[in-house]
Amino acid sequence: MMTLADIAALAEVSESTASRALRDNPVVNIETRLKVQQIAQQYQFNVNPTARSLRTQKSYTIAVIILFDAKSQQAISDPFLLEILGVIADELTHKGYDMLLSTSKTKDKDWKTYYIDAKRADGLIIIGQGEHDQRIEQLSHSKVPFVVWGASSGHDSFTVVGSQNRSGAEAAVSHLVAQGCKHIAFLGDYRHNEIEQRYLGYQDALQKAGLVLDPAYELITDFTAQDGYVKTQQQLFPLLPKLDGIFAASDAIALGAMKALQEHGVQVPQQLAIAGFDDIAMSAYCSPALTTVKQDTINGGKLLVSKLLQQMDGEQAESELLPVRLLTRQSSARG
Amino acid sequence: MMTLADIAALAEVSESTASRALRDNPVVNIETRLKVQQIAQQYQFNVNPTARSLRTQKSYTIAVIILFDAKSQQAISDPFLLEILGVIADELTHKGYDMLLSTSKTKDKDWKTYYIDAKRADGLIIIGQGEHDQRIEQLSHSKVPFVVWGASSGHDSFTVVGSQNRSGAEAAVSHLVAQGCKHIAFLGDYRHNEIEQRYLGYQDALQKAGLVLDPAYELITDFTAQDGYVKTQQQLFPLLPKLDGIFAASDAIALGAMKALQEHGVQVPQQLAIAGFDDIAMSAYCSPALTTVKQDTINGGKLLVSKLLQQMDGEQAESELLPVRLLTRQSSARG
DNA sequence: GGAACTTTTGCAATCGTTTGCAATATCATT
DNA sequence: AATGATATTGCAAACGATTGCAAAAGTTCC
Repeated sequence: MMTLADIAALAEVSESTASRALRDNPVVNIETRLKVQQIAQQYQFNVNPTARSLRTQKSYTIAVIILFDAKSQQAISDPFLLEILGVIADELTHKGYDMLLSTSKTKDKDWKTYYIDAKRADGLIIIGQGEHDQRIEQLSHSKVPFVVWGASSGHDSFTVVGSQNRSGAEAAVSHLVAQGCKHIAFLGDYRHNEIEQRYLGYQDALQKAGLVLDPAYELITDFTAQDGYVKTQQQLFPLLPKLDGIFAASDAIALGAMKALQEHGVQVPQQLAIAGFDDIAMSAYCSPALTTVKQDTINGGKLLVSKLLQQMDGEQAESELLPVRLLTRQSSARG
Repeated sequence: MMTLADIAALAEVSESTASRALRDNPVVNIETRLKVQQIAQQYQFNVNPTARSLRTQKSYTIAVIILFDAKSQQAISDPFLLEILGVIADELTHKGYDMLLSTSKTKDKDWKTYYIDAKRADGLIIIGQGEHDQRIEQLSHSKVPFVVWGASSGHDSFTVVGSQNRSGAEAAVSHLVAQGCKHIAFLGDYRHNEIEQRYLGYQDALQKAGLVLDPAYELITDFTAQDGYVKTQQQLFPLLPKLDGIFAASDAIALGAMKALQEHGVQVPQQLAIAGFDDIAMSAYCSPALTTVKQDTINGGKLLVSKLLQQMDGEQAESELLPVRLLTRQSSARG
């Protein structure tokens, strides 16, 4: 392995000059600069990032922390997460940063100590805000650069990027109403930040339509198809005579519910219309295809990265919620 | 931030002794050791990993590289990948390693140079072998510690961990045969290592059953539900009078195919039975539920990590293929 | 030709550890 | 009390870069 000293020797300059030349520091003579760069190229030399980190106190690495749902421990299995993770990875690579991935179980290292103080990372991206996490709140009191994917409270003490969950949900439910649904159930766990917003959007739509909000129609449901299936059987079947619509907080839940209904002989969408949220890959390929709300993962990932880098440059970064898109498919097509 | 020097001063020993004490080196007096450790604890001191890396030339980091399918660029969206990624993350954390994640587009940095030579990582885990990748072959000629998830050729020049794709596929197809299917199509792209094995298993089963192998029944299909849908419409519909079974190389493909068939009025499983591969989350919750083959992601992830660490300890690590499990559900339940 | 700048360069310190080797302390033996 | 082991410690040199500051070289101007 070559070191900077070797390159310097070959170029017949000091290490300092070689170092500056490689960083294209204009203080060194242009010819010298080119010569050093040429030699570095020729010998395929790259500066040792560890040594560089030690000296500059920067790691050129970002830690991405995926929060697990406390009990169910799923989360990384959520296809939506994967998409955005891929985008983030690309963006970071593109900006010259490495990405350290951590799937955080509940009890866990102290992020600031482990990543920032130890110089393992220069900033943090946290995904899956879940139930209000006091670790995030705590981070915001330090000067650690970090961004969170999730729901914005409107006056967060930190930078949040997420989807317009509330208006997206409202659009979906209004669509169900427009299809003639009058008794629409909500499936999801509103103790989860983002789901809470979807729940509020659900209420918004019902209110605008002048429909009653019946607590019996609100089922706390985990993120899984399995729970959508079970809760539907247990708590929705009795309501079936009147029930004519379901808005599920995620596609997985919606598909689980749909399965239960179909087994029970309910016609979807004729007898009951369904809409979900996320547009997972399968949504278009189940029968009937699922009406859903699609999040903008691409811009989401890009924004997370750019806002984080902004913070690392000492600037302020505002929270931002991205528009979503309602995809109407057969599961809600009545009449 | 405290440094080792501070701790040493507090404990009234030299830095060398403090360093050894923290690493529990028996050469230092037990009392001194405890004293230093106690002080370090008290002040929440952690050694700076960058400095340590620089000195020891080890990073305590493993790079996980996810290979993208050249054209379709999906891969990280594959739910199966996410599962195993989660397991790997946990295992590495547990062993005290950090995980650098890279989603590799085709043209890309040279892994050895970027990760190993630059000391960004001590070893590599490569997922998604895909079409035969000469970069992997090339790696095996260096002394870089690495493991690959995928298909074993039986005499690889590197360590592979994967599923028993061939026998798994054979089991699935034999099951279809046992259900009375006589004309079974294969959907998948056998230019992909693992799929090739599934394809061979498909052939094994047909041969054992004394059925003919008809090339017209073999459809090169991408990994997506979409392509399963399209290829089925285009190329399977004409064969429908005789066709009575489909083995898809992935659940996504199977679900796409099933959708096309249902729209076309084909009864599944009565008229045509379907089996897939992977057991993605949706497979149990579509209608009819999909018969499939489940891979052992947990042991897969654990093995990848342990075999990699073995190599890093200078030992040899054999390739290993894990047993899979056939899950029979309604999509193949005939009579 | 020398003063006063402006460019370019290199010296040497620094980032925070680890570790080979030598030095010192401790202890048993004769 | 001197000798030889053995158990503990610390010195100082790495590891491979970056950077403040001063020195050297090159210009300009009178």
